[in-house]
Amino acid sequence: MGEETRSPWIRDLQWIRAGQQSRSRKTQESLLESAATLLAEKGVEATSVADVAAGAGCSVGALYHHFRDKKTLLYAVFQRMEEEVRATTRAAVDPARWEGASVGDILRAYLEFSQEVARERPTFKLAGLAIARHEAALRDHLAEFRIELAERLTELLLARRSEIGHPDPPLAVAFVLDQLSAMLSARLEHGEPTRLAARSDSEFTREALRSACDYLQIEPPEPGRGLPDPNSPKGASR
Amino acid sequence: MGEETRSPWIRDLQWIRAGQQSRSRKTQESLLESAATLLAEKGVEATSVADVAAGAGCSVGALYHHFRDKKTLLYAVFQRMEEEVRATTRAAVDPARWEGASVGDILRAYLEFSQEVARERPTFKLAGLAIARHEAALRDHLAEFRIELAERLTELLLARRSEIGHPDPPLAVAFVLDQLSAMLSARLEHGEPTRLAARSDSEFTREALRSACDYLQIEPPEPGRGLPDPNSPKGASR
DNA sequence: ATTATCTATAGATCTATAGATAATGC
DNA sequence: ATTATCTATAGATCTATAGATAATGC
Repeated sequence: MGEETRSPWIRDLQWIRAGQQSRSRKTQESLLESAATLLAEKGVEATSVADVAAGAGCSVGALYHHFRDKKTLLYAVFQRMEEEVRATTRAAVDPARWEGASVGDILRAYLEFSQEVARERPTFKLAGLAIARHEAALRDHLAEFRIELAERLTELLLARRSEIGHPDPPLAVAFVLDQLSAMLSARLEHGEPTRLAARSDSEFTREALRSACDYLQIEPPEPGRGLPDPNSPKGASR
Repeated sequence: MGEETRSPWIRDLQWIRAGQQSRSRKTQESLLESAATLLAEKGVEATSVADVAAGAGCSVGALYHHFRDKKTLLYAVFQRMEEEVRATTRAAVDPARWEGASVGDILRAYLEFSQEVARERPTFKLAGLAIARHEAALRDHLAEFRIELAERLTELLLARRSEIGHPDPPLAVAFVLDQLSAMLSARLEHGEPTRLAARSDSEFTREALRSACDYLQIEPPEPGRGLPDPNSPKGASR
């Protein structure tokens, strides 16, 4: 395992015993799945280690053989969620991918990509959010990640500021990103009683895009252009 | 006691002993304040009845003299928050108040009013939200309240649909209300890392309003109208 | 021989109650 | 005499560990 790539926020907690038998790996996997399911459903405090073990079909003792304590288990679940999200997201904001794309193209992709990721593995995503709500260090870590993502997006958009008719492009871009992220959170994470909850994703995307374009005063993107697949990067040469 | 105005969702839990001595009332008040503070700070599960009693300067026994159990205490705190919010909000969406107001006037007032309420008594509001997150019945109750509020606002706005240039006014109004409520939640409740967090309330209001007006295709409101409002941003741009 | 798992339980909370004691108001 | 409060503790969790037992791979 590449131990040097370990994030600093997890340094002290990494005592996930790497099993040497094949059943060990299976048990560990079951524990993570069970934990993610229960955490997404009931939150951190309502999920006991006994529940997790039962859900994984093993004993509490086995759980503690793999994870030093409950906190370490939480961090492991969070880390898995993070790895899944981070890899795809990092690739998605690579400037090279967006050569020739307009502001509208980028916003549309942001909307579609966010919805796709959230619907893909809802359990781990929701579990990660539940854990972040409970663990201050992870909450901060997640906030940093989101800030970084917003900065990359801001750069992409401000590189196209000539398209923007709004008198104060930096402010307008900041506002639009806050706006879209707030709506996506409400729709995908909090499950708040939104009036649009019953509407389809594509209708939601269309109106959100329309709103953003009107506000920024840009041309709406061509309807044909969709989300580029983040798993097949454009510059696949070398 | 012939109190039949009691909400059904609290029916079974209402055993808040009405004190007959003056010190009783003081203790009860201290307990509610202490509970609200701790709940807003740490959430439901991390707040023990012992903490609440200590914060109120009395014993656990005294707490249980006033409230049948922890759940009843939570409901009482929630109910207090709700009463504070509901009274003012109900008055605010009274159609009579808005005769002669434009769509923009109403949206501006909604934004300013929401921010004012949230800043007014942040402790009880946050405590109420923390409790709602934990108690399913209260979560549903709060959702209903928000839906009702959104319906009233929708009626107010659709009564002025002739002002709206967007081709589908019902959809557009639903979208705008979701959009504003999502942004307000992110800004006032979740404390998420928004790029606009550092910006003033008036700047936030101005841009949110601008965005909504552009999208709905309505005239922006004149800067003085709507809510009896102390800090109206006077045409701030260049 | 080592690794993984299980059972049983200690120790730390936390909620809620019982019984004793203090303050209040008729 | 009644109401309010306090102290002490029972009973219900939950986390984490110790020691016994089962499975694996050299």
